[in-house]
Order: sequence, then C-alpha cells, then structure tokens
Amino acid sequence: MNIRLMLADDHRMLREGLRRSMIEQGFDVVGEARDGDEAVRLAEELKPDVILMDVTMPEMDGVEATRQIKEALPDIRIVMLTMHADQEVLASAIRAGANGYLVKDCSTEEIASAVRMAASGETALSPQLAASMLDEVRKMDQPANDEDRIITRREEEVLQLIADGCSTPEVAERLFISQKTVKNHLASIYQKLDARDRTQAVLQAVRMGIVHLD
Amino acid sequence: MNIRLMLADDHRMLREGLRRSMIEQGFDVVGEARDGDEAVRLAEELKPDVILMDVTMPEMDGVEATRQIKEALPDIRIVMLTMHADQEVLASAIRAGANGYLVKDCSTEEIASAVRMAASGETALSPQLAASMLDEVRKMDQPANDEDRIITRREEEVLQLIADGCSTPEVAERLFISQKTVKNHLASIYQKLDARDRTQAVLQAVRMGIVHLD
DNA sequence: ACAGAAATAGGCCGAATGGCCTATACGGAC
DNA sequence: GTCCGTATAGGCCATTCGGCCTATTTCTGT
Repeated sequence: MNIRLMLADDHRMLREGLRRSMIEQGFDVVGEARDGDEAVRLAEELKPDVILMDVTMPEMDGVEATRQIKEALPDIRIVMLTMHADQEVLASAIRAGANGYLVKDCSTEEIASAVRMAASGETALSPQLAASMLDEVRKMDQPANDEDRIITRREEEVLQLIADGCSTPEVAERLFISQKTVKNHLASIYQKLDARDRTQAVLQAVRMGIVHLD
Repeated sequence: MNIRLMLADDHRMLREGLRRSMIEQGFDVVGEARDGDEAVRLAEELKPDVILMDVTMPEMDGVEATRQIKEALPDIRIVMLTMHADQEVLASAIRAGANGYLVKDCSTEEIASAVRMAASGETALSPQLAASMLDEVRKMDQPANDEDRIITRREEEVLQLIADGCSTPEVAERLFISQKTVKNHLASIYQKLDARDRTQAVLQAVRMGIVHLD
C-alpha cells in the first residue's frame, strides 16, 4: 500500500514538478492545495498520510495550516518546505506539529526520504537545519501554547528580560509596572523553578527552553 | 588518491566487517587498533586521513584517544562509532574534536559517506543525533584547552560554582578563599565577559561553552 | 455568584551584590 | 631584575536582592 501524499504550495510549477517526482518515487499523490485554507479543507476531505506543505502561501501560511490540520487530524504527518533556513520559522513549524522540515534546494531523493520517514513516525529535517532544532525541541517539552503552563506569560516576560540583562528596576520600566510587582513575579518564579535567585531561575528557564539566549 | 582509513574497535568481528565494507567503498584501510592506546600509537605511526573509532574500548576509551590524537595530529579526521545515541557521549566526543559521530546500526553507505565528509573537512553525524549537537558546537568555538583562554582557571571555577547555584559566600567556602577574593574574581569576569552581574556572566559563559548546565 | 489564579502594588529588613580603591605574594616572560 | 598577570585579601558604600507580610483588581471557571 503506497503512501498517500498531498501537496500544498502556491506555485503551480513547483507543484507539478513535485507531483511528478513523488509519483516517480512511488507515492500516491491524492491531492494538491494552492493555499493554506484549501490545504486544511482538502486534508480533512482526503485524509492523506503525509502532506508536503510550503511555508509561504497566500490566505493562510503553512505553519498555521499545519497547526489547524494537526489539531483536527493528529495522525496526518506534515513535512514543511521552505526557501530559506530560517530558525524562527523552523521553531514555529516544529511547535505547530510539523514532522519534517526541508529547504527547497534539496534533492528529490531527500524529499522522498523525508516523506517516508514522516510516514513512519520519524522526524526528518535538512542537515543544515538539524542543528538549529535542538533549541526548539527543548521548547517542545514545554506546553508553550497550552494553559497548563507552569510559568505564566507575565512571568515569562520578566524572565526573558532578566535573561536579556535587565535588573529589577529596568524590567519594571520596560513593562510599565512597579519594581515591587517585578519582585513578586520573581518570587513566584523562584518557587516554581526551585531557584533561590535570578541566576538560577534564568538557568533553569534556559534548560527548560522557556527563555532564549539571543 | 584514495582516502587512507584506520579502524579502532575492540570487536574483531566488527573490525573485519568494517574493513571489507570500507575497502569495497574504495578506501585504503591502512591499519586497525584494538584499543585506545593502540589507536593513539598507530595514528602517530600511520598518519591516516581518517580514523573510524569506537567509543567503548578497553584501556582507553575512544573519546580520550580522540583527544590525544587530535592534540598531536590535528589534521587527522576522526569519526566516532557508538552503540547508542547518547547525548552525553556525543558531547564529549565533539569536545574531544571528533569530526563525525555515527550510531553503529547505520548502513555501509552512511559510514562511507561520513568518512568522505570527514575527509573533506565536514562534520557528519547520524540524523538522530544531529539535533543534540548544537549545544556542543557552541562549545567548540572556545579554546577549552589552549592557554590563550580569556577566563583563567580560577575564574572558571568560580563561574561554574555560581552556575551550579552557589552564592558568593558559598563559593568562598568551597574554594577555601575569602568572599572578597571571590568578588575580585567576579569583577574580573564581568569585565572580560562584558557582564554587569552574575546572571549575565553565567549566561555569557554558557553561550561561550565555558560552563555547562548540568 | 463565588472561588481561585494572575497581575498589580506597598512596607520592612537583613543579606548579598557590585563598584572603586589599595595591597601583597608568586609565578613566568623578556 | 623588572614587569605583568594571577590569586589572594581588605575597606567602604550605595544599590540590589530576596523573604515575609498584606491588599486590590480583574478574569476565568464553576
């Protein structure tokens, strides 16, 4: 039984080429979408095994489409395609639930391999991008979007500013709140992260992927 | 001119199989070592282009052997082989100067490809391990063993203790020096790392790979 | 409507922190 | 032999930090 593949890209040329290549590689290309909206609709209708999804599309970008599809149909594997090795986009894509992430200049074989890996439940990504992933993988073990987060949004803001080098008065200034409130947030953070000072709190937050080191 | 390859593994069966495969792949297998000591001696004698080195070996493990070989002959490329995808070991291997890191269940072609990549100066590692690398790559850009280090050993000790959660008095106690001396070291560290407090100093040190997060 | 969490803000206080001085002893480098 | 860096240590002082209280507002879930 062949892997049922769906394509989502706004460039006809790329879709055509991709379709031929993927059929040659032995996949069943069951559908093509021209934008994010269509991708979401077609995904629910066709229920493909894997979707090759471009990041940049009109109406709705690939990341958001991925999020929606994954929410409705978590079993569908999604491999993202992108023009550039953008860490930020990669991060969003992984958070959205993408099972793979490829730069577009990779070979047909690489794409086929990534699709097969995705279909079998593995995560595939371009070697150039592999390194950038670690940071983001770390964030995966955090809720990040769910509301069962340990650290509240405000606390996270405070933590990030501290990590960025702000002192308590500076954080207060940046967030337009009093120093006392910042201290309150910090005290709460210390409890939650089992830290006794800002240094330990920030380190723990870095370990947990809550804050980023530039 | 073929790539001159040396093998280092304590399992005869694996060495034999590896030798045949690598010769088939067009490499010159110029030597084989049964343990870390022998690997270091043979490497200096044969000066191969690339060494395929097992991590777990009697006498001296592959990581330590790698470190010694890299110190004496930095031009020799070393690809590490391991049974399990252990992040910690990968970290040590990369720090020791390994140019590649493969899990043993990968194909002959993958090994050959990794050897060729290593020979041409690239770093190759199993996709499963690629992600774990980022942290360690960061540490690579530091001297780590040279004496042109920015932060002195003592300062590094202080930094590590701070990162481990010690306060100034605690660091003083641990190092059997006065709090004042600790403060002096910290002041010196702040200058060197362009930090104004311990939090920034530790973060910068983490970025530079001077200290490690447990 | 009411409970609970989150965000806001204040007071108080002792300890820790960081900046800016000086000073000594011990190395190695030139 | 002198100079420089490192490690050691002290004093002084303003600021910051963290702990321990209380309190109000808003929002969300029940």
